[in-house]
Amino acid sequence: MSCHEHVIDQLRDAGVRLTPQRALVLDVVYHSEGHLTADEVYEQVRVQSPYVDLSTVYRNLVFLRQQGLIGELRLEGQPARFEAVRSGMEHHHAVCTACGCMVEVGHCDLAGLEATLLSKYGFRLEPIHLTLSGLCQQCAASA
Amino acid sequence: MSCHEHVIDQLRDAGVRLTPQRALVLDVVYHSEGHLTADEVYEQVRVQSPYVDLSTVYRNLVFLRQQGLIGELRLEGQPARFEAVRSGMEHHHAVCTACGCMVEVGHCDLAGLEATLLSKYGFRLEPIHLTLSGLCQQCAASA
DNA sequence: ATTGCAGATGCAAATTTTTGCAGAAGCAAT
DNA sequence: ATTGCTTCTGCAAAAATTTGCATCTGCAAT
Repeated sequence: MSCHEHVIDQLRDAGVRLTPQRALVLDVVYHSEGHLTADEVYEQVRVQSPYVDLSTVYRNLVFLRQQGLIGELRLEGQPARFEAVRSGMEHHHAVCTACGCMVEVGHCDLAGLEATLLSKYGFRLEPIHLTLSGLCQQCAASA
Repeated sequence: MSCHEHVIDQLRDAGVRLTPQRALVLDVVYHSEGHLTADEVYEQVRVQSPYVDLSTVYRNLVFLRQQGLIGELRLEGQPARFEAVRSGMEHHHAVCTACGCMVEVGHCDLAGLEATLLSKYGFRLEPIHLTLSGLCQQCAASA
């Protein structure tokens, strides 16, 4: 039916219900290259199924984020954005507070933190998307 | 005037205007032990100065967060909460996705990540508050 | 195929957060 | 003390996100 049966299987295995609305939201996010706002997802969903409600889209975005299937990106001064989390390519974003540019940071770069959290606090970090703040190379240089 | 002149000095040095409203918001957050929602800050502020607007509180919370003077905590299913960032005690929160409990994680625990970001991407991580997700020791054990 | 029920949806309304704009006020220079 | 420039504020309205509730539906068991 679509190009991500594995994801759907993952949901089934988790014992969650696969409704058409949920599948659509998943589809839209996974077929998009960029980072979509909730409203953009909503519009895309409605192209295919005009009676889906915006609140359903929001609920599913929250749900899929909790499942680790999509990442939520919070940039300064704009609504939240969502993107697919493709297995093996989990990543986070480092955003420059000066120029707003973004760097993708592999989840593997957090391996050290993951180990520290586990040994020091017994806490198992999950690969849920993070938005890190700081200065990019250029802005740091010119400061 | 208050117990955090150093913070106020920090603002002055940054060349920003110190309005009574801004000082009040800072005061309220710094005098509170817990994590306040924007609305709670607003109520506290209005005790001392009844004509301050909620939007001003929001604008100052955003501003102070950008300055790294307060931390913003986003917990599942509740409005954002804010807390003072006390120098030398910068920390983040690791939240259990199963039971909702929270662990404080020192910013120093991110030293490794900080180094990786710098060497690999030239990115200078700032000690802006993060909300990490995962499983606490107990929930991980019983899973 | 039918049934039972936990979980999902649509709708309407509430809550939370952000924004536009005109007037007010901090602060550096005079 | 006054001036000028720029930023900040209050107000009103919009936008973004969440919630309550009655109904509906996926899916596991029969």
